[in-house]
Amino acid sequence: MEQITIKDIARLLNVSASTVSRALKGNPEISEETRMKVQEMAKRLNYQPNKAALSLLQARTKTIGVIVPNLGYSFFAQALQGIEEEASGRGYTVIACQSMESEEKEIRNVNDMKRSGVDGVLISLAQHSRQTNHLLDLQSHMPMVMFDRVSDEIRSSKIFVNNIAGAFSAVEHLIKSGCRRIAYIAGPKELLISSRRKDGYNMALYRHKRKVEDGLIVHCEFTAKSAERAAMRLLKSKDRPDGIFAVSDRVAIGVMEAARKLGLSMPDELAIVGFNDEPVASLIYPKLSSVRQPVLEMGRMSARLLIEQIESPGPFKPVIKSYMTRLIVRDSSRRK
Amino acid sequence: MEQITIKDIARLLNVSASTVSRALKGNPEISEETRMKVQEMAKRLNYQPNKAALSLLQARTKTIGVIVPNLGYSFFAQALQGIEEEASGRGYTVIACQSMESEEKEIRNVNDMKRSGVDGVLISLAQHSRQTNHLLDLQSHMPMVMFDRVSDEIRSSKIFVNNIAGAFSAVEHLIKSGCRRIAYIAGPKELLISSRRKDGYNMALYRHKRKVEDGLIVHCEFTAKSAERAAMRLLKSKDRPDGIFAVSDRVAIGVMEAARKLGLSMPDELAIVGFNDEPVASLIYPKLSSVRQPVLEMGRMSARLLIEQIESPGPFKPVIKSYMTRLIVRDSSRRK
DNA sequence: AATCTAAACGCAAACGTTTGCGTCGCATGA
DNA sequence: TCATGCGACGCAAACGTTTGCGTTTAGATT
Repeated sequence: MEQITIKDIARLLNVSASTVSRALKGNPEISEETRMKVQEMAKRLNYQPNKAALSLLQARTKTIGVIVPNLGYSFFAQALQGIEEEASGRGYTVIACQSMESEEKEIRNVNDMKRSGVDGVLISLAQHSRQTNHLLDLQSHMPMVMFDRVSDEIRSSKIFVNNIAGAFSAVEHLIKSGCRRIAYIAGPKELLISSRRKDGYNMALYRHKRKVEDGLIVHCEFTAKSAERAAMRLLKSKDRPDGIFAVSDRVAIGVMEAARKLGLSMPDELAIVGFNDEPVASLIYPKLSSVRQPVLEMGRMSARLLIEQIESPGPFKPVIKSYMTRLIVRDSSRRK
Repeated sequence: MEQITIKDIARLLNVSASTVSRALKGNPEISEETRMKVQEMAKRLNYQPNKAALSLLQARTKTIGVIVPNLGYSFFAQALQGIEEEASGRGYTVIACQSMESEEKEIRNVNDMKRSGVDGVLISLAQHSRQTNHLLDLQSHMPMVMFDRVSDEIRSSKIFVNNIAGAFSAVEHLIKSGCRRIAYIAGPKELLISSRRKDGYNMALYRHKRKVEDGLIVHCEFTAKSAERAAMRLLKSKDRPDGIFAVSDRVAIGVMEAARKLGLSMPDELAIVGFNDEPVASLIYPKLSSVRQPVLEMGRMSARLLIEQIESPGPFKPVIKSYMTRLIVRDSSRRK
């Protein structure tokens, strides 16, 4: 239960603690012979350096914090996996928490992070991100990197996909599949990804000389229930759309539910494309077409940027990195 | 960026560091007056004690580790939420990682935990848990508590639901809904929850004087694909079942896929009940009946037991706690 | 007035590690 | 022979906090 320290090794070998420390780090001031003996002994005793002592000395904990809306969205669970891989490869450990899409909890999370002594924080915003105070405050204390759900009003490194191109590919696919009226069900208005994807939606319509109608764009929360209500409004109108691009897979699932209740067949009477390509997309019926993001790689890159910012002293230049998406076509939009 | 220490407060108030420390803890040796001044100053400067120094002194980190198969299963994401709540309420922070259902990664995770200096570990096993060496090894170094996917061969505190009763209620419901032949699609053979739920399945059949057939029990992996193959075998047999109890919702979704491919209508030709009641259960079509667990509470209790074991010295007595389930009936098994 | 007591506080060590500087012995050079 | 250099190592301080023990002061007791 008690851990072995450098002093133990020193005592057993009749050398000083400093010699052991230097020998373990391969310091050239130590003779080959001593270094060997020390390293062998360290291995034999399975010596593990005490992290607390290191933290105390170097004033950093080699720990990063991650705040995501909900780990139950496998998008974020996968991102966390990528973050963890990269971080642990660089000797960092990761502490994660969920805001549960609540700004209030997000603020609590941020405070916890400040208190817990992490070296930096990776964050993806909860759906209603009006305030930015807690982020600015956090940033004044430690490096912060945003990913996926980023904010325009914060100056920091950011990682996300090319939302415009992703949305464009989805909507263009709907057009080419023969859809005449295509709606966009967006997430909360404040969220940047909502409007970016709207831009892509508009671009695709414009490129194919379709008329853009404001009524075909509706907002909702990131839940299937809220999406179902929004879709229901759209689908009950007399000029109902025959294609829907949804801001996320969860939202797309809500759309499907509405379509089912109205007895619309998919994809023939209503074609649907989602975003994220979560595993659930291929588990539901009909299987959902979706825009896939390279989420593992994005997680890795977020962690890399954060750690680099932590380890490079002085002023930093924010890095903005956007990834390409890939459209996965499945039954929900595949017309014969 | 630099943190304020006890020494800063001491200097500003012309007292010693020890006085500040004692004043902050409410030590009676300090006069009312000094205590007030110190506490005010601490608040004014937003003093936060240095965790590393505390860890170094007390030889513990106030951090617990959590290892789960996959945070994308919202069951585990929710459990983590409960764990976090309880832990942070007791002044602990949580570091989480995913084994991705791989025993190899689980072993790596365990080693990471040993190295990272957590005070204890909460673990839910990956699906193939043949080995127990890494668990025994971990246990010899620090307290460990298992939850949900536990092992019979390990002596530790354990948290899970009453799997037998949960399965019983699901199968009895299928019987009462008019199912004549009810199959059980289990998870991996080695997993305890697989066989516990089988016991409940058998009990329900026995109680209602149904004949138990070995052929009606099949095993598969925790993926929809694997479950689909298993279900396909069952449903293609000439004496196909008209009710299926699945060991998890993911598996149940695989069953649905097979049923759809064979053109079986649900719930009339095939009624299905899953386990866990993940959000996805009500997102799919038809909506899946499922056995719900009090997962938040289970997470909280796991953390509580672990922390109590960490903080109580000397030999410990393992606590085994099992929770009751609740059957949620939805379209996949509701016959008119 | 000398002694005692208790309240209120300071000193210093300790936790494990790193690192600048000092020291020792030995060989090299003149 | 004596200074010089250098390789190889030890000493001690520092990081922030807690805590046993010692010290100071003032008042009370004799």
